[in-house]
Amino acid sequence: MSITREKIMELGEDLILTRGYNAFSYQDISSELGIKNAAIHYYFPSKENLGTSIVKNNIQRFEEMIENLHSRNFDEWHQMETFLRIYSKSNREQKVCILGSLGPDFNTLSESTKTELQRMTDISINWLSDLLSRGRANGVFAFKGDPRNRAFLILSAMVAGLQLARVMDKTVFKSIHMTILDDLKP
Amino acid sequence: MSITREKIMELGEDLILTRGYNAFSYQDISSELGIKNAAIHYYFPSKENLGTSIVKNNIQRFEEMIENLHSRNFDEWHQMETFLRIYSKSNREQKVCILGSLGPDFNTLSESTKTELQRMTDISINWLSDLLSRGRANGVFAFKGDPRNRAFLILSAMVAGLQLARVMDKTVFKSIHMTILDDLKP
DNA sequence: TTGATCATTTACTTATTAGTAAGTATATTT
DNA sequence: AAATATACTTACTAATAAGTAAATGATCAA
Repeated sequence: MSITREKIMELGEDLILTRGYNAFSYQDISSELGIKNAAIHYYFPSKENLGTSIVKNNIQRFEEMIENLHSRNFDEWHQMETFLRIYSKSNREQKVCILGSLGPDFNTLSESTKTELQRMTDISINWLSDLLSRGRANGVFAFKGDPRNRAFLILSAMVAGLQLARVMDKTVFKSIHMTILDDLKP
Repeated sequence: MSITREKIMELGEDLILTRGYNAFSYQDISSELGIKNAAIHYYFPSKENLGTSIVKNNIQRFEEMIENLHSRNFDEWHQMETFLRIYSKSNREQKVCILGSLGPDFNTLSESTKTELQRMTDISINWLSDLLSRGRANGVFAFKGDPRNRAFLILSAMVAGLQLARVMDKTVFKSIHMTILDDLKP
């Protein structure tokens, strides 16, 4: 793996999460990394290519995390806290999440980026639904209704919590985080 | 009031809600309306000017709605449903809301647009908090914790519900909508 | 009727964008 | 040692962006 390639992806993701997909350019990356524009095109022929790679990378990281959680067999409450911690970290860094950044720009994305973003969302919702289902069966969580509907609500709260925190202030996210966990307490 | 000015604002808002602030240009508006680029600059000297005007217009419409609800003194449950209906309408039109569109782009907005978006959010949260507070006092709503924290959660659910619906499908929003109301039932 | 104000077009500028083709230096392989 | 692949740079293109100055036509008031 090329270190330059990795730096491009890292900075590209950072720009997506802080300024948005349509507000960053290859220039932003090349000037920051002290390389030329064409060097980025060498690794990522087009911007949609870079976008898709970044989303794929997010999926991989998420899958590694759930794999890790599974192998250590933590209880459901701990797993939920670990999941929410991803968003807490983003909040500390004043970032939104990849879904919250690319979701509003969805209609401007390439087909491949759209597809990967949908995959990322599906995977998150499916994992969360399963966790909620198991957790309620084990008496760790208490909530009304279908686990999948609850997963939609929790994911939405995290996604927009980060956005709201950016517009208002960071404590807004903390309040949402706390409320979500309180609501799940038996 | 100029009809052209109104059409520009309407289409500008539409573009923000479907494609995002940084993905639309004056060209998009002028070609659609059959006018020249410079005609838009006549009414809105800069794009940030147009953006700010659109957010101000959203605030005005929201304030008219709550004024209307107040004068007709509906009960809290009805008022909550009316509030959520704004988002249901956006969902039918495959749009996100103004906060959900401009929130992720916040760092790229002008100071005046940022300020108006913050005002819009404050007004929404304050109104929702009051509604929740009164509703619980009257036995119309039941929920744990501080009404303001609940307001953050509900607003977040709506904002990201629209985004999630765009990425996955429209029914996701409906599910979130239903869950929010179910959770508020005494 | 003249003059002014309003609404718009014409014609442009400057900056930035994604993207490309061809060249170069450095390793690596044969 | 020669050929090849890798990792870039140089130098460009074509398109699009926001924005502006000056001209034009229409409406309206004095």
